[in-house]
Amino acid sequence: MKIYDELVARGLIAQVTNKEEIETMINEGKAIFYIGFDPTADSLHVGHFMALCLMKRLQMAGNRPVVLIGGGTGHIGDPSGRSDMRTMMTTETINHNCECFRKQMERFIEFGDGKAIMVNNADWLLSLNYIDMLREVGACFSVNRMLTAECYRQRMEKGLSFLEFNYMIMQAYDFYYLFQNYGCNMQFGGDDQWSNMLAGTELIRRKLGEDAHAMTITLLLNSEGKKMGKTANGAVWLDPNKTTPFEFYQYWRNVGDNDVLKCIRMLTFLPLEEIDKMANWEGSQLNDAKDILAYELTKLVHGEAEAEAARASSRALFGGNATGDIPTKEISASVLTEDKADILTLLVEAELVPSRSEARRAVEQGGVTVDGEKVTDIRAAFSLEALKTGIVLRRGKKNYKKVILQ
RNA sequence: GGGGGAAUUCCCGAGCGGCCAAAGGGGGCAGACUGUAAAUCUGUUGUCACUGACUUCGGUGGUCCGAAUCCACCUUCCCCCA
Repeated sequence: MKIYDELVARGLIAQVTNKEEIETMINEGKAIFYIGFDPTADSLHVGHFMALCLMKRLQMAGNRPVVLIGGGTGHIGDPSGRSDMRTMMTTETINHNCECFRKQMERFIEFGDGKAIMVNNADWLLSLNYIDMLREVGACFSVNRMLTAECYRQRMEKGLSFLEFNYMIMQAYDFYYLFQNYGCNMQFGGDDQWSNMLAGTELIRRKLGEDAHAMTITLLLNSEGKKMGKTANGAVWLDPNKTTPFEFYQYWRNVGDNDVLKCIRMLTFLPLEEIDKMANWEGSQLNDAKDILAYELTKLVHGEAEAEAARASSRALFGGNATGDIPTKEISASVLTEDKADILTLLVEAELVPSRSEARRAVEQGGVTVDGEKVTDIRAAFSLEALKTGIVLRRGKKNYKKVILQ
């Protein structure tokens, strides 16, 4: 199966500027394509992961990826898909984030001679001269046209600053620059980037009279139409210090029934035939599919060893015997009073709850167990000896922590 | 530049000078039911030394026995006119 057909079969392609040309180009490995990443945080998250996977797939098919880090555009902030303005980041933060991105990406994509290239648009955007810029590219843009773009329309009610309004022009300029300096003939990006990407192909056509292409990746939405990869606490990060491999695994293990197959198709590298076999699974059998999804993704992001560990912990915990390799928290003797530690203190120390009030509620509502025994008395306390060997605290069904005295 | 309006807890949003830790909804958390899913139902959702106390309603000062509520100034945002 050719790469283009595979991308279609996996449901990854949302929109393309020219199907025939793009199809031949990437099938023959002739594309030099770029995807931009704005350094909005100090770690990549699941949304970026999809783009990285796509890069990898295309690289395997012989195409050349250009990773564009938005050290310049990060100073502006993309208004696409936002209902309010992003907080402006300092140059130091941006540089720090760029560095973090670079390190994480090196795990997924092969860089080097004849392989992927990494560039930072700070290198050309920051030195632009305002007047020159306006005359060179500003003249090519119609404000009337820009305002009709979907990414701006949703901001018409809440307000759109001139700063953000320029984001599209900067992104278009990036494409124009890469086209000329790296022979980059295609841009990929999330579907919310469509108008920004078209602005780029349009600019290249106007300035150089040549064709460049754009293709967007389907946004990963769950069956309720919400972006996946978000939890109540924020994004699901690829950095193990921000989202542990176990949490990462659990996120995918818990996706909705209706989303499992889609996720496996879009995010994993499992052969399509194998995935098609799962297509008619239903009911509790889907749990197996979720297990596969969680394992495969954890392996891709954190490596096989971490994936095995996360799977083992998960199975041990939800299989009933909470003896496996679970997150452990060491506590110091200073939290003890009279050689005992009460349950509320332990819950807070174990970071299973953010405050003593929450700990109290959790206990009162019957949501806390210690070593498998339900605790309902908020004054329950545990002895020094028990704590030295370690006890397993559980809040709710899915939050475990082993607490052990140093 | 002129005129008008707004700022409330994680979010949206109600809130007569005392009965306001502040309605309602969303989200979160916990329980029941389950398949570590969804849907549903129940409870809960500022903090703490928890039948009590303390800190919250953009900021600072003021009026008052008493202020989320009234006054002054400041900050930010929105709308209309230019």
